[in-house]
Amino acid sequence: MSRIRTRFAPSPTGFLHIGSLRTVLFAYLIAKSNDGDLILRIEDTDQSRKVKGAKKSLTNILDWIGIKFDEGPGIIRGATNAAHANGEDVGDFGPYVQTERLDIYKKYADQLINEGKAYRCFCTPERLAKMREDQQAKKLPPRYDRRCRDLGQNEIEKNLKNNKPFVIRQKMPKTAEVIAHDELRGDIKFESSDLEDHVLIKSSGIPTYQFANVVDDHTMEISHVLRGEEWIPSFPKNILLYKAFAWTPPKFIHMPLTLNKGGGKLSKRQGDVSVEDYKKKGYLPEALINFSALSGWHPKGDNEIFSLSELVGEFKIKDMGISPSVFDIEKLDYLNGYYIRKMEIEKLVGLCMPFLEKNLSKTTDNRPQTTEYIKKVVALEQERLKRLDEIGDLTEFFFLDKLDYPAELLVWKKMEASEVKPNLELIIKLLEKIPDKNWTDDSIEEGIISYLKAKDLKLGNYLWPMRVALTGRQASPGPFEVAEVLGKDVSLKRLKSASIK
RNA sequence: GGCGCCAUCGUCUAACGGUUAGGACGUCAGGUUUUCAUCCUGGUAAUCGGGGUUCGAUUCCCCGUGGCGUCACCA
Repeated sequence: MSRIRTRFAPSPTGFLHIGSLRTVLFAYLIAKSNDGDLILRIEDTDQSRKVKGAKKSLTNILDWIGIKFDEGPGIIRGATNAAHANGEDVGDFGPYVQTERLDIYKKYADQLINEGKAYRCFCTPERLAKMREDQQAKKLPPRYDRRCRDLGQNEIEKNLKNNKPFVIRQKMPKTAEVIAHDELRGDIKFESSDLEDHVLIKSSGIPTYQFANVVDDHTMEISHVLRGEEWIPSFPKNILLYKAFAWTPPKFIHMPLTLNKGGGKLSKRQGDVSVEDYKKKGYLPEALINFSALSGWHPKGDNEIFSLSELVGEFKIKDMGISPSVFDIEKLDYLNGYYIRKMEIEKLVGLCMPFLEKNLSKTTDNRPQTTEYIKKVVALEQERLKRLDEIGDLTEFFFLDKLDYPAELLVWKKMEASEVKPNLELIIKLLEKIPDKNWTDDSIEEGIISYLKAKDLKLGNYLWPMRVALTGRQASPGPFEVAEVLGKDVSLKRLKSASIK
């Protein structure tokens, strides 16, 4: 069996679409589960969509995700991906940027012209536009009328001499059944009469996606082409091109689309579609990868938690699905929370720091600025975090000089408002008895609970007001652990100011 | 509209043609000596419709319906 080589071929639009993430992931998994290679190729044939710095931001985000390429362009200077760190192409099949391969496309296009399988078309865009309009008015499918398909040699020479701009179009068979084979979906049949003599090379000399893609995949010896199902309509054109060149096509896998909640295509305007957006919100690469894998692939057993390397071991093409799936943000949140809970506290603190900045400016006290304090704070909220960006609001009360909350919040369930004051005073008394050096979660709990139990008092009547006085919140970590982190002085201060109200 | 892809709980999905149609997320209920969260237990909920083929269809075939994609010198 020849070597498995897959590729990821994005256009440099400046961000990585969440749907594309799944495509790279699967390309990576197919390659790596077969000891093969993953190639990065930049498809920048659309000049109008080109975004400056796009290639770099693309590689950066892929690095962050943890997907490494075996081959690709060297524009990635500065990226942490070691293979590209020196800024040179990696691999023997370069260049890996399409606009740097123009002479290659020209050579192959000329070959098709010489063999009578493609032709120059001198029709102006205006004529084409008008033709389409007329066809649509007559309710006919808009299709190039092949006016230049059989131009005489003389006329061609004349046009060329006059420097008339032209595109190169492929000659489609007039009538033939085209069978395109998808690894997951089986044979898909098309009628060549439904196909247009599509453009291979634009008048600018730049190839279309359809042409560049086929030439590149073949010359780069790609074994498996992974792409979205939106490409199925042009699948027969690709196959016909491989036929025209007498090349063996690679294996094709069309991935099902990812839809939004409403069932439509995931698009930029209706929310977050770029991986960068998810990163900003505090989603972890582990969660994004696990989630993406689960959409379109299913493991053998019941376990659904997989790291990237576990996926490599587990992945099989035949376990991929073909029906479109709705992007379920709640499951992503669950997975993200899961990975946050499993994370080492030191690492979590590091990731949370950017989201904590605004809290640090809310205190005049220096103590809460220490890494030791921040670590304790984050640890208390770890099990509550679904996204990193929630850490700011969740922990705000740890940094405030003065809490601001409605006094009624101190009253628990059906306890009388008048009980709050004496109950808090009792708590204060108990806390004051605890020596500074014993100010820990456990001994605070011991000191309070044992007393309350001995007197047969209702825990909630004391612990709720205590917790609210310390946090000012309806929901928070427990009162003892909060008290420990806050420290004796701050805790007592908060309890006293609450009891005064 | 032409062409094409797809169709199992609300969502992601599993099920050699034979299962009480399984799991996960969500949701609901209970428990985990105070809230929230975590964790545990339990419940809820699905094979689009109609024809075939078969002793037997979620599964195979056809038709319908629905959803989606695509019809450029964009990818």
